[in-house]
Amino acid sequence: MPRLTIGDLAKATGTKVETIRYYERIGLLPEPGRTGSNYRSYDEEHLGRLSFVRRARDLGFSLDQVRELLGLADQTDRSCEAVDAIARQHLTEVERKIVDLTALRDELAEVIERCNHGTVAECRIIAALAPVPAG
Amino acid sequence: MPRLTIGDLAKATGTKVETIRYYERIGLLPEPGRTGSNYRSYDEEHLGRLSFVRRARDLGFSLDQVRELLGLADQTDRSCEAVDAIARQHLTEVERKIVDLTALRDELAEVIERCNHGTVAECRIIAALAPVPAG
DNA sequence: CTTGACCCTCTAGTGACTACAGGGTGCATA
DNA sequence: TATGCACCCTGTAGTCACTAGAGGGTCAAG
Ligand SMILES: [Zn+2]
Ligand SMILES: [Zn+2]
Ligand SMILES: [Zn+2]
Ligand SMILES: [Zn+2]
Repeated sequence: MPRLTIGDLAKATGTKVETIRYYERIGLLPEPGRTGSNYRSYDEEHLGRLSFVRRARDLGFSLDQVRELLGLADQTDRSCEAVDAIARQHLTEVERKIVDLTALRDELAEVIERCNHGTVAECRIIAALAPVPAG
Repeated sequence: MPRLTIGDLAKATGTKVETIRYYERIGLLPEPGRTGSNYRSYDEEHLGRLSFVRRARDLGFSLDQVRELLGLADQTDRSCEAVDAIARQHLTEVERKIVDLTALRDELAEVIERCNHGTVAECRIIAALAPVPAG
């Protein structure tokens, strides 16, 4: 069972060293052992846990959600209902964001479309932002 | 020309009082005059400027972009090229975000789909997060 | 024996607010 | 006149998920 430095762990998971220390500080990762010179010393289990965190983060889960998911993942013989619930809730949030951003994109595109590249005074983009344009 | 309190301005623009003070603090809004009892006192021009800021924020522009847009909006006889550039760049960012979120949504939906509601040990959602699931 | 890459802790910065704490002001009402 | 309440003030600290830096210690190679 090979021991890993924080740098090894960072490389293996595509995480910055500072981020790993941050995860430890907020209690998302367990405190690892230390070498004689006070270096953090990790094993395969730490690697697995950090990979889990990173994968969940890549899927857009918040750190609080990740924390819950980690806790649930350890209780292997319970029903996965709670896991489902977290994932579905997150999916709903993502879908809502897409709807919002799409509406935003359409509005932005429309505003930009109307610009006829004259002076700022005539600019429809500025007009779209200014309330009750003088006149 | 009626004078407005910060609360009036907040109500008129749908902004929180604290946010207006924050905008003033970071130099996005000019410091207004004060009454004898040191209350901020605004006029129609302040109202217009804050409305501009809020509208631009609603369209997703960053405060730095809003600052630039405000600066440009005052130079009425210049070409609106720079305004266009900011708006188009923002549109591009929004479009990229939509693409990213859509990919994320698909991946999430796929992961959730595969769950067959058993124990955590069997859960495909957890499996999708865990690296090299034991076995 | 020095260079450079790594490691350590602690603090502060990011964006765009938001939420107090601890006070002052202005107006209506009992 | 007192008192309550809504509003205003300043200043600081918290949010989220990191990221960057200061100021130092450790280790292997040349
Ligand atoms: Zn144009
Ligand atoms: Zn234009
Ligand atoms: Zn399920
Ligand atoms: Zn499941």
